[in-house]
Amino acid sequence: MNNLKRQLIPEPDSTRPPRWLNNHEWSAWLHLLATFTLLPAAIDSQLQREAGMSHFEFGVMAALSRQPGRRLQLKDLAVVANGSLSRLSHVISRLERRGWVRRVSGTKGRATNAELTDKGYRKLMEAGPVHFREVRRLVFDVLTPQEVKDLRRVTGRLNAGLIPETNLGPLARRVRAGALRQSS
Amino acid sequence: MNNLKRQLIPEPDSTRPPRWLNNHEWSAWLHLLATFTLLPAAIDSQLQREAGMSHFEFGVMAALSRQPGRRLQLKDLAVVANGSLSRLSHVISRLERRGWVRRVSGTKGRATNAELTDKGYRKLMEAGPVHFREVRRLVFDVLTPQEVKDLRRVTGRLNAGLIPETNLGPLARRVRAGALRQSS
DNA sequence: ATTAGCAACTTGAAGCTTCAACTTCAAGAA
DNA sequence: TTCTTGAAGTTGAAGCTTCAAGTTGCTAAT
Repeated sequence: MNNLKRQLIPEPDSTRPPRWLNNHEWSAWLHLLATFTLLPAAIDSQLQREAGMSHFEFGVMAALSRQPGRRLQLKDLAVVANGSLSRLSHVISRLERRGWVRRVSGTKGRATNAELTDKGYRKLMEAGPVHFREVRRLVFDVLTPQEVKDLRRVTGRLNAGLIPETNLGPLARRVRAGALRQSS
Repeated sequence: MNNLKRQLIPEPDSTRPPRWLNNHEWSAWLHLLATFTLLPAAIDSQLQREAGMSHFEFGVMAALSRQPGRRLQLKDLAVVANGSLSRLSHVISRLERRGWVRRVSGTKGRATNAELTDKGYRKLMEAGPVHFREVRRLVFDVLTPQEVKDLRRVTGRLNAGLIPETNLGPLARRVRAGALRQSS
């Protein structure tokens, strides 16, 4: 299976560049890289084909569907969806055009809320099973329960490092900080 | 830490949509999702800022640098880089414009090889340490050796399922099959 | 010796994301 | 009050990726 990599990326020698990581790390990194390239691509394209939406759009709508009133302020939605405010703004515009979400301007400050419409909700309910069947097939069916636990642990550790410093647009740091403060 | 998620995504009740996955899976999925959204974004933006190239471009050049003659046919490069041929073709054009790679038409069939130039090699040598310092900081410094092993195992399993069926452009399946055949 | 079919690209358009700049609103300082 | 600052969004342009539709060069039938 990994003969491919072995053949196409031969061991370095004096005339070739150094490896920058030790063997264990290098191997883990190659695998991780492949996973986070291939998995999102697979999920995205399936959802696009069978439900006509991207995975990010799905995530946004799913997050809304779980909120009371099916609405949430954009800055919070950005945090939940792991995206920048700018990206979100564009996405909400697209979803609005399709009639799945509408903007409702909030009361305080410049707040804008995104609200899932009934049409959007129906669409989401239709897409959900399709999507999660695929997630199950690609992820949970191939892993043992122990591996799922390991996965959760390791990704949890990684996120703990990533979240506090990720710059999802210049605002995210403050946003995350604020959201954490009010929720603790 | 996860209070955030807990607050912003409350438990479902009768009026809210079902969860589609069980608790363990759901939690693992949320974490995995965050990781493969945040980690590539972090890596990409750092590499872009400090070396003026995307992570994908880095990967392509790094793969070339390890080949004899620092060159490789595009279809094989596509496999190594986990990208579609089309994407690769565009990327190679960009890298050519910057003088880091050149196209060399191969001998058989319609083969085209990409070859890393000296300038590209120097650039890569400059970017490598910068990049891998960040990888180490974000990934390997936060994980224990055991967790690195787990990560490698789990991603290995996932890839085994993903690789054979991933449709990286309509050609990838055949490409992968071919590449595997000739290397086994 | 044609011709059909496939493999390996290339290309242009459409769609998404990022980036930087700009607008608006709310508070607090002066 | 007026000024300043910062938070929350919006927007347009630039850059990348994907998708579909070409090319072009083998190879295997007929």
